[in-house]
Amino acid sequence: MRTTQMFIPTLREDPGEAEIVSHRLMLRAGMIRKVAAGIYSYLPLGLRVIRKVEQIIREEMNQIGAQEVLLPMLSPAELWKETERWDFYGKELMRCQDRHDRDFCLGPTHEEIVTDLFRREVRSYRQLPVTLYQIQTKFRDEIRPRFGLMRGREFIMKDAYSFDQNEEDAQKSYNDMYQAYQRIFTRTGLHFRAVQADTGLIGGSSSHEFMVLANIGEELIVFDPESSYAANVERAEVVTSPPASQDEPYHSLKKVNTPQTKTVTEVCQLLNTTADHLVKTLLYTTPQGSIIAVLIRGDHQANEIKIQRHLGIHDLTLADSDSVQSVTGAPTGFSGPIGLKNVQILADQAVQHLKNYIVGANEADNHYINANHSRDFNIDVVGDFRQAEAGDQSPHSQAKLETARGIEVGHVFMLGTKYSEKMGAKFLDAQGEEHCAIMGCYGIGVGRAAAAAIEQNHDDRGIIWPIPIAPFHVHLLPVTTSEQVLEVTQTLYAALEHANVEVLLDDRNERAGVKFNDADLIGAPLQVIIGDKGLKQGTVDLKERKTGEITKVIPEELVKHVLEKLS
RNA sequence: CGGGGCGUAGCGCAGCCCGGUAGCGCGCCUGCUUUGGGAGCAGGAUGUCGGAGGUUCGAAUCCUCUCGCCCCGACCA
Repeated sequence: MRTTQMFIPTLREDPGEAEIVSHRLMLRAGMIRKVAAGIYSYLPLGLRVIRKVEQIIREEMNQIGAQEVLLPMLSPAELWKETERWDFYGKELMRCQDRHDRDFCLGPTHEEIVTDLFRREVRSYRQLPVTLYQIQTKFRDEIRPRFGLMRGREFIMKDAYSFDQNEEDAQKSYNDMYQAYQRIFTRTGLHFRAVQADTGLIGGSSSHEFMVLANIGEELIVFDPESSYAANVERAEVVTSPPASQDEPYHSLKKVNTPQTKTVTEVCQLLNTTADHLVKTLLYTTPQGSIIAVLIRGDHQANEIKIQRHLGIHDLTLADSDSVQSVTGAPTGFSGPIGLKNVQILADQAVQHLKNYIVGANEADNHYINANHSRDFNIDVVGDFRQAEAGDQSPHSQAKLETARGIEVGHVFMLGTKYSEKMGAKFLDAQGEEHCAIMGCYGIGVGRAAAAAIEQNHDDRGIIWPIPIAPFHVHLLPVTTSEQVLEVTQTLYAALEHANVEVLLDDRNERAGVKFNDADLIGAPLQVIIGDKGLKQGTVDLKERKTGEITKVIPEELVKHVLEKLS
């Protein structure tokens, strides 16, 4: 392609709206433009990268026997009501109506559609297994879209769905997909890590996320430096070590005056103790309007996802101050489990091992010291309700867990029969008995993967594309305008195209500096600089974007050198 | 939804506090020169100052409302 014939509006300056590297560079390199918050147009250069990523995904999906389909973006409310996700998905679902006022939504994911397709067409175990995938625009009305393609309201996603006749086959489908994902992200040149994950709104039993490690990542993961264990903190299990000594006698409960102490830190300061001797009582409102209490050790953070999973609900919110006042009779900051009526009490497992701890007294400006469960109040449920953190004991070795930030570029779920049961997706086995298909679902954020690649591959001059997803392999830069330069440029351009190298020729009437800067910004892995200076010696410069290393080659051998470097 | 910030030429910004005929840099157009890391000279075009209402002789500037965008948080495959 020639630059003068391609729409590549590069920007000299950083757009004010972009905060993170990938967003900034995509805008500056003329790959994308914003239409509204979280909604972008893909320009020719950006689309080329997207197509490269898609192609890698297609090849690996086809390789494991998945078949490409294209499902509608617009889907009728009825299907979503069958699975109850019409209500459950909440505000994130982009809803609309047709001229007859029938409800529709723009698909945020396609379990309903694909399961409906399956139940209409598949009758026999002989038709299994089947895995379908598509690459398509998805819609999610995110509460806060941000960072360009990283979190959009409209974005391109590859989603796949597997249907199997038994657990064993389903596990194989899941594993095949897991392996395919490993190959896909390796081929796209990403440094990533597969971690255990929460199943969220999609639901299901087991799940892994593929995380690209990057500091701007929105996900926090914990990993064990000495084993392969890694998990999203949303999900990471916490193991409690048994208490060092059980001998400490129970002291008697005592109310102490603690004025002006709203936080754990303030209470500890006043009572001259540390946060691990305090138990905070968090009050939550359930979607049904009832209040539950969760007891967490003072130095720990509650993990609302774990609590929600235990309760089997989705919309858990911290109780507002009015609710706290009416349930405890005290302002926020003084809630405690003792004397709470008609409130289910959940306790993190760490609390179970504590003795003689501090809790709020449900009375303004007062706490209890030497509180003990079973004696002073009853815990209804003990469980793992806190957030894992760096320094926690690894569940799989003697090591301490460490944390890192990641960008979620892929997610695989074992769904089981969650959707096939609700929607009646059944088949007959060899004995003529009816079973629900066992499903898996698998997603990849295409644009997000491209953005993640930039986060991991750039310098202060611009993007440094990994070869497999580069929009062009070679950027041809004639830097002077002599006839000889133009002639050699034409010859090399034709020769590279003939060799199926994807080449961008900067044929603009610009000065060398402008061309160099744009080439570095756009980030093709190789640059070929053709100028009178070099041609006097009979050579052109072959420059690697990544290292800056320049090889002087004679024009006749350029194609050979390029092919070597690209292989 | 809570907190913070921002909407002025295609892009980046100044002007606003203290009201008086809208500016700078880059880009864009024309011509000449120049051409190995964002050229020089000369000439030129470009604005409902996000929108609506109000105060005022007069509003980019002050007041009210509203829309949009960005960041933090809550939230989220």
